[in-house]
Amino acid sequence: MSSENQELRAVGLKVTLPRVKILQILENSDTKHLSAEDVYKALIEAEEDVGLATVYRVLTQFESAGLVSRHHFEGGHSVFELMSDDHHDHIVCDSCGKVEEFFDHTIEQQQERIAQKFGYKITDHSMYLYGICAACQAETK
Amino acid sequence: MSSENQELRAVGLKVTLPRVKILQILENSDTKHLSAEDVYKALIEAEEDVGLATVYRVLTQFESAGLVSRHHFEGGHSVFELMSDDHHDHIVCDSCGKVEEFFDHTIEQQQERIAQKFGYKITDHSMYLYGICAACQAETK
DNA sequence: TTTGTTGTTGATTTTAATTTTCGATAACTT
DNA sequence: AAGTTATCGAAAATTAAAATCAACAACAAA
Repeated sequence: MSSENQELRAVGLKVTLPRVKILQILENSDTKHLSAEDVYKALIEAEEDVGLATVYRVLTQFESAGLVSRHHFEGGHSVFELMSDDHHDHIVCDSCGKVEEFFDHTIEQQQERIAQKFGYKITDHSMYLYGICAACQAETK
Repeated sequence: MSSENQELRAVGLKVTLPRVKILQILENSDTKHLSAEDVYKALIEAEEDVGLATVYRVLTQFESAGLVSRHHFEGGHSVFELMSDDHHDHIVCDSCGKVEEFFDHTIEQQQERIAQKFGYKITDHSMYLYGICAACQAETK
């Protein structure tokens, strides 16, 4: 039995072809952040006959199940990323759209302190740095 | 001449009734973050006959002009906030939706360091902490 | 202050992302 | 294998936001 099957069962989702395929796409993609459209295109390419509505449905189910997390980058629409236990933040290139990830202990600690100061019990946080990456800086020279 | 008029001229926007009214609404609102719909509702209440399309247009113009900044809180759609020269980040209550602001020097510094490490030239950043505020924590007890 | 030019407006249409609906179908149970 | 129930795909519906366009208002010049 494939590992995808187990993962789906583990979170209480029935094992269906669309769900398995979408999970595989997320796992095998080299870009970590995929929009619903991206996933749909990947399905088309793989000659899998899965409707766009199903993609949206399944991604939302995956989110509720804690398999993926949904991000709203600047500009609005959702991108999805496989959940992993290693938390990280994002740095995005305004020019080419590249997204890199980082983890910074100092920042994490500081966030905790701030939350305490305000009396909040933190459930989540997001941090995005926007800028021009080295490659794009070189280009415009 | 009203201060709104001056502000508009200062950023090179022609002084018109919709723009003045919308600016006033942003300035006088007790919630700092307003969606286009929020602004529109406020206009209706003030019996100002301004179309929704104009609200979107004006808010976008205000953004380009640097009068307001646009945020994409979790859940998608845009909210606008009057620009002020004091930069700050946000802490949002998942339960009641309250938004508070903070500025933390350590975090700002650290972001700069991270950007350097990745070779990015930072243009902007956003940071959101999500959690349950003190009041809401008390309620569920 | 009238007039002319140009930018702005409101109503409506359009777009794009996402969600819902619903009959057909596939997954798990017995 | 058969029944129950969730899931699916296609298409329609919804939503936020942007674009269109003729009527109109702001500012400048006469």
